[in-house]
Amino acid sequence: MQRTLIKAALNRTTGMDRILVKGWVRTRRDSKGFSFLEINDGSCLKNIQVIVDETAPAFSLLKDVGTGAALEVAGTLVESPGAGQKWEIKASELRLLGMADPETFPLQKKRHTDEFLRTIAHLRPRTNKYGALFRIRSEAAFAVHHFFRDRGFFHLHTPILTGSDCEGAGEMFRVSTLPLCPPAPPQGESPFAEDFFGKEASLTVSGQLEAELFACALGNVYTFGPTFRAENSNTPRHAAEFWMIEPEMAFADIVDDMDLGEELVKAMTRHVMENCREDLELFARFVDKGLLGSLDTIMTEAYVRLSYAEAVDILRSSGRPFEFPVHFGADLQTEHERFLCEEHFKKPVIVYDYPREIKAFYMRLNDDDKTVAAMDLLVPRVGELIGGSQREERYAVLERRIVEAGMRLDNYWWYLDARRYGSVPHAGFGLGFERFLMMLTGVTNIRDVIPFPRTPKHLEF
RNA sequence: UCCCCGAUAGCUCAAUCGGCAGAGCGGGUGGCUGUUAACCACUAGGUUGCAGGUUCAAGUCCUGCUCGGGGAGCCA
Repeated sequence: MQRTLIKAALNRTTGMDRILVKGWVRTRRDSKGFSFLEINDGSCLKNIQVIVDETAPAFSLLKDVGTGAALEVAGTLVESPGAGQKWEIKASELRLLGMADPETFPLQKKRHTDEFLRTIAHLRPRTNKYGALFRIRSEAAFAVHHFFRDRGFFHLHTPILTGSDCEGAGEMFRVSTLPLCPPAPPQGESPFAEDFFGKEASLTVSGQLEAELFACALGNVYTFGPTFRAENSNTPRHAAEFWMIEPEMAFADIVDDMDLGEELVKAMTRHVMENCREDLELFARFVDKGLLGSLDTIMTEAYVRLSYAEAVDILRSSGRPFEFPVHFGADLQTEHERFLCEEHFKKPVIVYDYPREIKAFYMRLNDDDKTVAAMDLLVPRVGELIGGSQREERYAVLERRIVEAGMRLDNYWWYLDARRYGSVPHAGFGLGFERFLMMLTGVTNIRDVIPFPRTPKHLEF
C-alpha cells in the first residue's frame, strides 16, 4: 500500500478504508484500554491523531513507542469524535521503524528556547517552529525563481571558487590543497605556484561581477547561491555562509533597480503569505504578534525613497541624541537606519545616492561628482535587506575609480574589458535570503533561519 | 574585535544578608472507558560551566578561562 502524506490525509473530504502513514511520534497519551498517538511526517504543521485500541494487534508494540520514535501506521481514516481534529486514524497495524530512547531524546512536548535547539540543530527541524520555518524557506526560494522567470530573467550559476583576490565585499576564505606548512617557494615565486589553481583561490563573496557580464549578454539575469564572508562578525544578522539573490539588469538605471528590489520583496512576501499561511500563522502567534500586520504593510504600501542627503536632513532635524553624530559624508549607523524605518516612517525605506567615499568602486558616479548611484533597502527589525547600485559603465571613470580604491587594474582586466565593447547602463543588487526570512517570520537571529549556521568558531553539524 | 549581561537536575527556572540544593516540565512505575502541552499518585535524577582564591562556611564574594545572549563595527 502506498504511503499517504499527513497533509493529504488531513485535507480529505471523505474517510479511507485503508490508509498508511509514516512519521515521527510527537506525543502519546494513554488511557485505560486505548492510547492516542500524534504523528508528524513534516508534510505540514499539523499532526495526525492515531488511536490504538487495546484489542488491536498493534497494542503490544506501544511500550517501545515514545516521543521521537519513527512509526508506520496502517488503519482506517475516520472522522474524529473528539474535539480538535476532523480526522483520525484507527490503527490496525503498527510498525516501529526507529526507536527513540525516552531517557535521552532531548525534544519535549513543551516549548524549548532557540538557544537550546541550536545545540541540537540535527533534531530541531522536528519541532513545530523549525519545521514550519524550513517549509517556508523552501517556498520562499521557489518564489524567487517564480518571480524572475515571470519577468524574463535567466538563472545564472556563478562560480563559488574565485581567483579575484579582492571582490571588495569583505574578508574571504582561502581555498587550498597545499599542506599546512608547505616548503618555502623559490625566491621570487608565488607561494601559491604549487597550489591547485597555481594562484590564490577563495570562496566567493558575491557573484555580482560575473553576473554583470552575463547581464550584458542575456539581458536580465539573477544568481541565487551560497556566499561566504570571513568577517569576524558576531551579531544576530551575520553568518559566514549565507544565501544571496543577485539580479543584474542591462539597460537599467538606479530607479529600475529600486523598482525591482521593491517588487521582489513584495512578490516573495505575497507568495509565502498565499502558500504557507498555516506555517506563517505559527510565527504570528508565538514569535511576533504584529507579524501579519507588518507583512501587510510590506506587501501593500509604497516604500519610502529618499536620497542620502534627505536622510541626513531628517536625522539631523529629528532632535534625537544619536550616539554617532550625523553629517554628510559619514555612513549611516545602525541606530540611524533603525530610526528611519522603525520610528520615522514605520515601513521599508530605500536610501539612494550615497557619498562616493563610503561606497564600492563599481558604483556609478553621479553627475555631482560627489555621490554614487547606490541604494540600500532597509526594513524594520532586520535593517539592511538589499544593497545595490547602478554600475559604472564608463571605461575611463571605472578605471579611475579602481585606481583610487588602491586596487590593481590587471586583476580586473576582464571587468574593464566589458566596458570597451558595447558597454551599456546596467544595475543590480544583492538580497540576503536569510535576512528576508527573518523579516518574514519575525525570527530575530540569523542562526535560526538557516539549517546549519556557520559563524565564527562554529562549524558543527 | 570591543562593551554589557548570564551559566544551578535532561529542559525552563527559583534559592532572602555568605549558613540544610528546590519547583514545574520531561523520564520511570502504577491508576484512569475519547485524550488534546491529558489528568491523579508515587519515584529516580546535582562535580551549581571550568581552574584558582577569600572565609569557620561559597550556588552566592574575588581573579582568570570557556560557552551562551544582547549591543557596536564589518555587511546581505
